[in-house]
Amino acid sequence: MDRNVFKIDKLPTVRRLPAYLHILRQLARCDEKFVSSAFLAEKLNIEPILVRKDFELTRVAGTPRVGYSISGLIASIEEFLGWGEDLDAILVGVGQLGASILGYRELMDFRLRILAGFDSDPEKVGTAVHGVPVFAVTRLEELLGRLRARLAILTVPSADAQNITDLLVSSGIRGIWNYTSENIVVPADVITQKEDLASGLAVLCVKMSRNMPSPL
Amino acid sequence: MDRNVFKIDKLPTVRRLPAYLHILRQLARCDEKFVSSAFLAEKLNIEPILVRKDFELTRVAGTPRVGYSISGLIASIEEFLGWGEDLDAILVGVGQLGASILGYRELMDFRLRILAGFDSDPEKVGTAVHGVPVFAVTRLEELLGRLRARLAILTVPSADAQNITDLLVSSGIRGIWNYTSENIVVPADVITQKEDLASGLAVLCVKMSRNMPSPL
DNA sequence: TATTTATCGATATTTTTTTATCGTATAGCA
DNA sequence: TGCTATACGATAAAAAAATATCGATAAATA
Ligand SMILES: NC(=O)c1ccc[n+]([C@@H]2O[C@H](COP(=O)([O-])OP(=O)(O)OC[C@H]3O[C@@H](n4cnc5c(N)ncnc54)[C@H](O)[C@@H]3O)[C@@H](O)[C@H]2O)c1
Ligand SMILES: NC(=O)c1ccc[n+]([C@@H]2O[C@H](COP(=O)([O-])OP(=O)(O)OC[C@H]3O[C@@H](n4cnc5c(N)ncnc54)[C@H](O)[C@@H]3O)[C@@H](O)[C@H]2O)c1
Repeated sequence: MDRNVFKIDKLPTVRRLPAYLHILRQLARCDEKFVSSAFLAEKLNIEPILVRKDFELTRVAGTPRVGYSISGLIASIEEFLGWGEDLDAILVGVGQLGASILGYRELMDFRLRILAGFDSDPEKVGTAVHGVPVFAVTRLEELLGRLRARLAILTVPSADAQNITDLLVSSGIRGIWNYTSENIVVPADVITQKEDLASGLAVLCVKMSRNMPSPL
Repeated sequence: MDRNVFKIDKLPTVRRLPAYLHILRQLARCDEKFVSSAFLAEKLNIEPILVRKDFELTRVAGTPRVGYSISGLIASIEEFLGWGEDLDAILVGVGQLGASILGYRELMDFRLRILAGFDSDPEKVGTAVHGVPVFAVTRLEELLGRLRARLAILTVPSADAQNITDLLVSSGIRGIWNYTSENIVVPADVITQKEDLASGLAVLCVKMSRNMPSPL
């Protein structure tokens, strides 16, 4: 199935890694040295055994009666995710959502560095949003030749998503973090990740309707 | 395991339902009447058989050589998710992200109606953001007594997440759509859904690092 | 030093999810 | 009407993920 070239296993584990990382960093800031699977499980509302299973991926060995080395885990998870060094990206569509992402401080935790924004609105071109310069989308190809970014955040209106995607791909972007509601089409060697708020809401709604006695 | 009171199965299916719904509505707008599992699978980059399995949940029967009734599927999925009627909600923390959600037009597709915003910033109280009135967070309990909303969208700074959660819970909120990076703690009968951007980025990063020959 | 206790980690089991197989139903068409 | 191609759907199989069991190890304590 060539559509699944980029299928990876242990995907649920990968999805949990950032959550572990977040807690581990908090602990590290409090000068904690070790943490148990039970502690992390409690925080994340999962089973301790699942935490230990996930940590097999990190190759960090825990010690009985003590737990895992926090710094060891952090280093290993960061390395696994490639979050040890800055991750250069651009953002296309500096609208409401785009601007809020540019101003999202905690994004630095993932070492994501947004080098430039691109927009079609002449009013926005030439300005800086939260310190990030905004360029005309027409200059995308030209500027991407100079920037090292291979990752793009897509926050244009859904109707423009495919057009801009095509432009991004032909300009050398290899990964697209897609916030639009469109299912964009890319060549086989380009990775996309769709951020779908609706699916989270769907889960919430189903859980609420299933287990709540009263309507909604 | 009482933490899993609200565990539901077929969760991956539930997560995909909004994506089906989105495409089905597009088709309906084009006056299409029927759709095949192969068509939807192609759009979503999944296998047709998975679409058919998912549709078992809708109890809509497809007809060979024709496919599924689009209107039937839409009605069934909406009913399943409870998206057939307006879903009243409030939003706490009318900052960058909060404001962008309030201005998110496509949110109406889920029939989510945000009745009010709440914020601690006196500058924001009394204003309207994208037509939604913003009240002081101190009036939350009082106003929730009058509003029918049982769902809250949480977009306050992460440091305030737990405090506000406690307030929401004691004010009668039963479901919290949590956009902060905190793992909030709630009583057993309250549902939370954490929207974690980091996990999407993690998946993207891992996919990119795994299958790209060149670094990043 | 022996005992107790917490916690890991190897292995096995169960559950859930995805994918495959193949018979069946139906629309279109000769 | 009978043939053919298409798409479903029941059943089975495979794969993946989560959970359980339990022995081993190391810290704390007596
Ligand atoms: N606002 C939200 O909370 C939210 C949430 C989830 C997803 N989204 C998605 O994010 C996208 C943007 O939503 P928004 O609310 O920020 O809309 P918006 O209209 O505020 O922002 C869109 C921006 O893209 C720019 N733009 C339009 N066409 C362009 C083009 N061809 N090239 C470059 N830039 C272009 C516009 O000038 C504008 O600045 C939509 O696809 C929406 O579905 C938004
Ligand atoms: N900006 C993003 O793109 C983004 C993305 C994902 C998650 N988040 C999360 O969303 C949250 C908000 O982020 P933001 O970028 O919008 O920050 P922000 O500072 O722009 O917005 C926070 C808002 O909450 C209000 N507030 C603060 N304390 C409050 C309280 N006790 N009660 C009520 N309101 C209060 C502030 O006045 C402000 O209006 C954070 O937890 C962040 O982690 C943001």
